Amino acid sequence: MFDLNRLNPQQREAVTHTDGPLLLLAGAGSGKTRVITCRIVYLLQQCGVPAEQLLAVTFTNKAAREMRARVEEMVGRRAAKGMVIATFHALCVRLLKSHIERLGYKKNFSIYPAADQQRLIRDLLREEVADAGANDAEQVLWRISEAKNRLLTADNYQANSRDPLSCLVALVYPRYQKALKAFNAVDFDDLLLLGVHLLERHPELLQHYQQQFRYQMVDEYQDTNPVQYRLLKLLAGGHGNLCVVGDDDQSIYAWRGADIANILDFEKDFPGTRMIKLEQNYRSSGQILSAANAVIQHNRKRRDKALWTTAGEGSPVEYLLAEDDEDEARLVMERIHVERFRRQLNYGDFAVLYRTNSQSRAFEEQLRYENIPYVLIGGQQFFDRKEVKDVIAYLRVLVNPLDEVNLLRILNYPKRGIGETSVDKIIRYSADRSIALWSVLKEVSQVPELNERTSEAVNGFVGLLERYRKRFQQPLYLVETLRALLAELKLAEEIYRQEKDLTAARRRIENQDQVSNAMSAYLDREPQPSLAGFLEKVSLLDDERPGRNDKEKKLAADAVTLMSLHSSKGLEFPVVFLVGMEEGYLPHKKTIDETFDVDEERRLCYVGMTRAEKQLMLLGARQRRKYGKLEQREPSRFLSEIPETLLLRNKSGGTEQSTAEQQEQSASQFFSGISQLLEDS
DNA sequence: GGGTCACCAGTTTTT
DNA sequence: CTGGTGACCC
Repeated sequence: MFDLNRLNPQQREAVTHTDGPLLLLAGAGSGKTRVITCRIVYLLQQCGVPAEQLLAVTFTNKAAREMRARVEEMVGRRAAKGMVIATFHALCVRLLKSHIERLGYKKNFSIYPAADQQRLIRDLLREEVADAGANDAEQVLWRISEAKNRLLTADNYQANSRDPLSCLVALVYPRYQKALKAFNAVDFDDLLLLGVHLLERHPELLQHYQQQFRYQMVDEYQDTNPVQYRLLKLLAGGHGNLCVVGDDDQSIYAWRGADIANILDFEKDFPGTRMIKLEQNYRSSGQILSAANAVIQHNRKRRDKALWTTAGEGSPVEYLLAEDDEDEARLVMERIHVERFRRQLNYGDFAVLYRTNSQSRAFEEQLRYENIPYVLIGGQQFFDRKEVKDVIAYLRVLVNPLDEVNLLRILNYPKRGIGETSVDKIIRYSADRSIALWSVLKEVSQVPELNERTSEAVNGFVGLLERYRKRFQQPLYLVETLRALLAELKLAEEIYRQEKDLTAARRRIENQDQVSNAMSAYLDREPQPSLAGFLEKVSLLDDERPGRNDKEKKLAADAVTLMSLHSSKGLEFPVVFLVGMEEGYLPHKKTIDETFDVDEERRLCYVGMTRAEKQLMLLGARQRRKYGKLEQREPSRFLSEIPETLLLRNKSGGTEQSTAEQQEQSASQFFSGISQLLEDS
């Protein structure tokens, strides 16, 4: 149970407003998660809504997990059972698992991650343009994704004759979609788009889900794109019991299709909306909030609101101007030492936030030099690593033999004597006759021009897969079967052969073992496990891989956090260093040049500032090494948007370089003084 | 099939 | 300056 009286008036109103559309404008640190979970508990306990009728949608698995955990904490596991808390993508996978056959796919469809998509597009592109590179594929893919996010199907895509890339897209998009279907595969954007198609084309399904999910909630609503919006509009149609929570000031994903208009125009889209603003902040001290408010108020198109706190003024926001990037990192280290001692803090209480990941380098070097533990968030994802993808590719083909991208990936890996020319012949045979590649492999003796040895190798490969497909039917022995497969494939030996660096080789083998560990964790958690189920979790990145629980990990490691401003959304730290406060970085030059969207950069700055609880330090450099040459830098315009009274400008960093400069400065003052004297006399 | 070299581009990221 | 890609050669 929970006590309504422990909520502030706005929070209480949000929790008890149950029916009809509700827009919650939840400022940074306003206790948003608490309100959502309390509202769920209120619906369950006070209104007696059955758990199965509750739907909560988030953007990340982490958010979904946390929300479920907090609800379970309050009402118990049993009472929360049946409630659907999922990401947009996971929700759509659920819909598609049951009904995708109505759209012409099979139940065991594969979900293609970006790398697989790109590979497929690159191959298709090469059929059109001989010298198409990986870069072109990436751009085409980007456009296709953009189109899908805007509900534009391959049939409806219109090329713009003035835009050569769009012409290429118009050519490749339909072929790409056809290939995916032939491979019984969908990409991430399809999950949402097909989900929408399903509901649009099958009114009885739509009605079923509208009735099932009688109360719906969406977190981070400012990040929704047009497909997601359509999906919500469909699902909430009828009863309109949709509660969206978000903050237009924290909309920082326009570049991947998020439409801020969704939150700005919510009342128009859902007549009868009740709007509640949560402006009381429970995170940051007064001066930090005032400075952040001052910056964000320079945005024109926004819901008027301002965060306030009863926590007191706290420490002033500081601005430290460093000489160069190295000096910037040194200044941060210096302050970490000072504040850690002064405030009795741990390393884990500090975060360094930057606009681009490449900015992390100087800080990593300095932290290593000073022997300070740190965690770097971002960078290569576990399931993006080649050796991991190899293992996953086997599993995908075992579940869905039509998955050609992955079939080709493993056909001759590890090497089993099926060379490139043989593969080409097999592919041509398959394409000419429109027979699935897998079927060709099963009847490989039909393919002419293949020598005995190659045919035997193919038969061995097919036999291996069929053997393991059977073994993987036993859900209780998934891990054992996977280990046996890895052993039989001798992947470790293959890695040792390829990788000269012994440590690197061991690490890659370790990564492969982690797949079995992830599977084992999945088995522990899942009441009805299956290989397909495991792959689904992997595809949605909803995995249990070691190091996933970053909160625990961070506590154990007690390390300074380094991450991009984008990744920092939703987090908080006692002390935040917002670095690279320079024109070109924040706001980023590319954004200004290409989309002119300074407002989004300002929101990014705002997100960074509002991560800080006790102390916020803004840093920038006078000059910076970029692409090998030294560049003069200008302070960010956002700095001048903070009133002088709220910004403590800290001129001298106290490092050797700035001291040297000070000496130089006083020396020149001395000489000018002397010459003045001489002139006077 | 693997290794080397030249060339090019260089924000942000989840699912 | 880096890292990634593709062409070319052994």
